[in-house]
Amino acid sequence: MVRPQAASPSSREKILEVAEAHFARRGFSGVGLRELAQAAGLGKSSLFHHFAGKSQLYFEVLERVLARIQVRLAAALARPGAPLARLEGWVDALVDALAEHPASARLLLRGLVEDEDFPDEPLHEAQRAEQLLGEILQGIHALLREGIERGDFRRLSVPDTVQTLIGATVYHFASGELGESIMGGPLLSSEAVRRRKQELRQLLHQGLAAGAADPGLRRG
Amino acid sequence: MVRPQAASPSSREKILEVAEAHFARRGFSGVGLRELAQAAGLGKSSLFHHFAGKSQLYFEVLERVLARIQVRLAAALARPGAPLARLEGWVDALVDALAEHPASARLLLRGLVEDEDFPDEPLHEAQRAEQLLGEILQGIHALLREGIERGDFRRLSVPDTVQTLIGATVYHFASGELGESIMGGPLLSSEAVRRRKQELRQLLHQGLAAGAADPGLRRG
DNA sequence: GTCTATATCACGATAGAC
DNA sequence: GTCTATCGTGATATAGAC
Repeated sequence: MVRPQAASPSSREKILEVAEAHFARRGFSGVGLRELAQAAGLGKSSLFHHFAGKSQLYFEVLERVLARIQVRLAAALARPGAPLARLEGWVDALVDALAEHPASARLLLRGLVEDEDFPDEPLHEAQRAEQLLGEILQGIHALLREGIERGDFRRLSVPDTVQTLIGATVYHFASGELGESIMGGPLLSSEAVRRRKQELRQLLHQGLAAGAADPGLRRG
Repeated sequence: MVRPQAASPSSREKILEVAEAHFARRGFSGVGLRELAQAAGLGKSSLFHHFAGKSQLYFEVLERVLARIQVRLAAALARPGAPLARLEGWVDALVDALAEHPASARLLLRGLVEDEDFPDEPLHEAQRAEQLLGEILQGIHALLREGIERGDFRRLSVPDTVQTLIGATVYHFASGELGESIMGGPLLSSEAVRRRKQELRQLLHQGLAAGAADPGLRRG
């Protein structure tokens, strides 16, 4: 790998930066390389010097976002504590990661749900992105199972709960204009982010706890 | 207005039908009118006899989906009962609506998050779709507020809870391959749908209820 | 109402000068 | 590494025969 340079971003990094924003807003097929190059301050053909094609650029963007998030989530899971506390740390870390980089949530929601047929055969970048996603999912999956086995959580459906967690975080921060209309204000202000974390914490604390159905199994 | 004809679907209805599936899978910019016409069993130019253009067709599809859902949700809200019971009925109705028509959730998720710049000025179909969405949101908003005022729900943030409900339903059924990978099976089997409803019911029953111990305000 | 052209334009990608 | 010029294709949309 060539050394990172913090001072002035290379063209390559500039392209990745603007591509992230554009793909997040318009999706893969909605973005033209022409506008993308223009936004990066380059001619259209210069993109092909840095990336093999549109698909490769797209997956490299996706990989960057997933890597950024995976690091934070793994760190949150590695902290000591009971499953519920670690789950709340995991959610907080995910919310922070999504809120900090406004394009992330939309890009993820698109990338995960989208169903383009990419012309080229399995790109290396796509495989790496899928691997990162797998690590994220495996981590939260294991945590939920641990919480159930310890009796801290009720006997919830782990996959359903994972889906609910994704929806409550990724969808929320990807919801754009609709979300702001529902919330009656910005999604990304520090106050809105703080309130979101607090609301999720309460919902999960009450909603996942082992309750009347499993009396006596609660532990401190 | 010309009256609908139930017997054999008109070309117009056939187009709407296949357009719904295509737009759901590929998004607005990902769908070409050529493939769309072919899937409907028509020549490409025939589409323009029934619809003014691609944008109008898209919004008419969106409007149909929203109308279908809005009717069910309004009916669920109109049933008598306590707020929690009516909320559970609302969620069940939404899940049923999304599960019954597989393209709906994806189309909605795209339509709500997507941010295309549609060339034409405010289309009538787009305004109608927005109005239906507004009615849906207003209904669930009022229900949550009523539950809080009656003391059935804790003092939750109504907008945050609306967002969570959307994420837990629309995202889930829009999650496609990723969702099936997480769930370890189909999203739309009657068993999966039943379990999803049951899980959401438990989460909301415990998570929104008033009177539980306060989880404590951690700083952050 | 459906069709066969066709117009016009943007797309991704390439070639090659500098 | 960036540029201009261009290729080939497919996009939306239109014109007009039947």
